[in-house]
Amino acid sequence: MKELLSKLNDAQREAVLYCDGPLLILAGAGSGKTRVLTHKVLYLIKEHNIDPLDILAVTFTNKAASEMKERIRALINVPTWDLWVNTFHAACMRILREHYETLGYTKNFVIYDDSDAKRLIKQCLIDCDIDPDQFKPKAVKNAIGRAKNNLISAEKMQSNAMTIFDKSIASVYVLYQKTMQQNDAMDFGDIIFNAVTLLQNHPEILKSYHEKFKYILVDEYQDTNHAQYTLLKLLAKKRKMICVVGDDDQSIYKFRGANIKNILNFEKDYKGVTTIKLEQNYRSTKCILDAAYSVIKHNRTRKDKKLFTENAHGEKIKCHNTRDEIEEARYVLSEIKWMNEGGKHSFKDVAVFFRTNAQCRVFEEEFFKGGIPYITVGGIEFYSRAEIKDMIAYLKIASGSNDIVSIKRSLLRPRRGIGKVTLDKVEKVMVENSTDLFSAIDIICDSSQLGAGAKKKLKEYVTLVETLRDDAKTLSIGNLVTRIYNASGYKEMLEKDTSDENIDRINNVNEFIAGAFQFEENAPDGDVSMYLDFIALVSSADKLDGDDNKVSLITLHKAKGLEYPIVFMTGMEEGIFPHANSMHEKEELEEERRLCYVGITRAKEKLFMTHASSRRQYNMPSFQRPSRFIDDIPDELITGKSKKSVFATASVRQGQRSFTNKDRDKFNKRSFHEDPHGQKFQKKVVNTFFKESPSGSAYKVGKSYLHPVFGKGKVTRVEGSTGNEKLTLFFPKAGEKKIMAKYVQLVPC
DNA sequence: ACGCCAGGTATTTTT
DNA sequence: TACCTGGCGT
Repeated sequence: MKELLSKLNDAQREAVLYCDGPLLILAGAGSGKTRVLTHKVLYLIKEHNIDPLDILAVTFTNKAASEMKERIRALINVPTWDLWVNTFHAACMRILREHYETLGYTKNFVIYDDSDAKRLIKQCLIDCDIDPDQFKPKAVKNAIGRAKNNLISAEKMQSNAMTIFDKSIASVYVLYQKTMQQNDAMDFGDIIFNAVTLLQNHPEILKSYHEKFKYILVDEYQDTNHAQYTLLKLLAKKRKMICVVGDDDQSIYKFRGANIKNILNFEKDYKGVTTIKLEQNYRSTKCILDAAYSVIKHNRTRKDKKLFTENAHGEKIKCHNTRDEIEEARYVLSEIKWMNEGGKHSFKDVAVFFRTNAQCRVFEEEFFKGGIPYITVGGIEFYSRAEIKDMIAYLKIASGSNDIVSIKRSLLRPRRGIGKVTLDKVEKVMVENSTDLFSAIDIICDSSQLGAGAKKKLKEYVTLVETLRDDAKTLSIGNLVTRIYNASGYKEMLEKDTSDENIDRINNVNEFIAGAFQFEENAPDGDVSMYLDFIALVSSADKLDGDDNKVSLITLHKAKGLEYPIVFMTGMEEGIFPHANSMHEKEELEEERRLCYVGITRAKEKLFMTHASSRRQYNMPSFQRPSRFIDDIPDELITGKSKKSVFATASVRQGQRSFTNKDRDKFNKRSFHEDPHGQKFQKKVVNTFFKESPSGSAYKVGKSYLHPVFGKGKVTRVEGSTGNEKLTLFFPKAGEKKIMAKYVQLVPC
């Protein structure tokens, strides 16, 4: 322990050692905050004899949580699965799983993701006689989410509503909650809301957690919303053993309800707070740090502070203007290639940041063509693919849930001769008898409302569910998913048609199955509910795999907490960054500026900023001006700042695209989706593939290749476009096989 | 019952 | 450029 402490600077050490009351650590970017947190955990365990399981540590992202767990495990060997080191949502889920019955839920309650929630809200809008075209489901969902973040219940909202608008929203909110409760379901907002409600209304339960949690640590405190703030206040009320870490300059989640006042007022909220500032930056060059300060200093609502570093001044920031977004991507690509070929940096050292997910596309296209391996973080998520959502729906039902969204999904796919008409009838019976769907099926099958054919089909479905529920009691999770895939007819459905899209789907399901088996391994005592929670709460943006040598393409929001030697901040244009929707209100602009600060401070050695003069937006070219954030950086810290932007001549380059976006999509779906444990699926996708495109197919009839499973084989047929080849090979050992070249690493021999 | 196609529309950031 | 929806044809 002593040696460990000696490696910290004075402020860091003080932060680790102080354990006598509430502690606020103001930790600037790159000041070794995670290090302090993990050492503090270790210190509590070693020197204060606290059981590791009695420490609650909450973070915002799974990435941060798993990193912390990993670091704790490196210091002391404890099984990380049981540790209360979690995101807010996961920690609350754990509490709720221990007390579901108190809230009127059953042990089978499920989590709705955003799209489930949106779908249900749309239904509620219709049921409330509100036109979903006037009140957009998404907007209503946001309003409800906001209410939950502020701990406003549906009833409270209804009684507070003054305007017709508010009343409409409130009535939808009431119906939505009622339906959610009926379906035994919670959305993201409910998880926190219900945990707080539970602790507020049940002092004896709160007391049990007071006794349990000897110390509470909170990361990214500046991003807490009111509900999370209240949760912490409740849990810390008795012992006041709470340590929060944050940086007001890095608060970027106001849109999600984060309240920067939580950190600014921490000293008022808790008596006798000790505040420690970590101001030495160990990450970035002096130049980068100064540039970050030159941007952030324009904000009015912040505690003034300036980080310092002992690092070298480093190279100036390189600013570059291009004609359009395609040139921008090509510029980034050429810089990366140049650095890589010089042997100075590997691909994984590099990150490309952008403000919106939509900007990612062009980079993917150009990187794909240019043969630079990349990973995208975010964008279309693995778990939101239809086939995966279908499998999850089956899994929810098998686990015992009567969630109607899942039942409908599984009832309709694969096609089993039951359609909208039959389903409507069943649902009507369900409402009339106020019962669940399975009982409704029983009732309707005893009546004369349906033809014999439809009845038979429904009964078959019920039998399927019963079988799967029995299986769920005996099979392991991986085996259960496999059983579902086979027994539901889903596999048959997918294998019937061999279109490229379907091959993708088959692959995705196989990845999902592999993930389930892996979960089994990681969490030996986990059950199906835990696995479902895990899927719902662990977004794919977990962990960037360090040993994958790929460039990261990532939004600025997701980049928070990460660091890279080389960073490209792209789309530095007015309207993009700062975003057009956030340019006019002062508060929102300040948040954009903080986002910029976050972006700059991710860079360790070298920072690039690019902006295009013209950019296609909504399929229309629009002329762009460089971002005001570039102007904030003084000339001595940046080169290439253009006085005038280079406007594009309207030459069109569409014809040059050698592959369509559809190809790109397919490629991506297959290649770069992570499994639930942070590793990338499909490691098989190899660089040899990149090198071949786009100049003609590498696969020729008559050539021999080594297949990882089938051994040596000879190509008898090549179909499909370059990079998308469908090969027919003859293997002496395995016979003739059709193979999508990109799935498998084929070694010429 | 169910698949397909055309046409309209939406695009910030996420647990 | 995407997705979604609603209408139509099988």
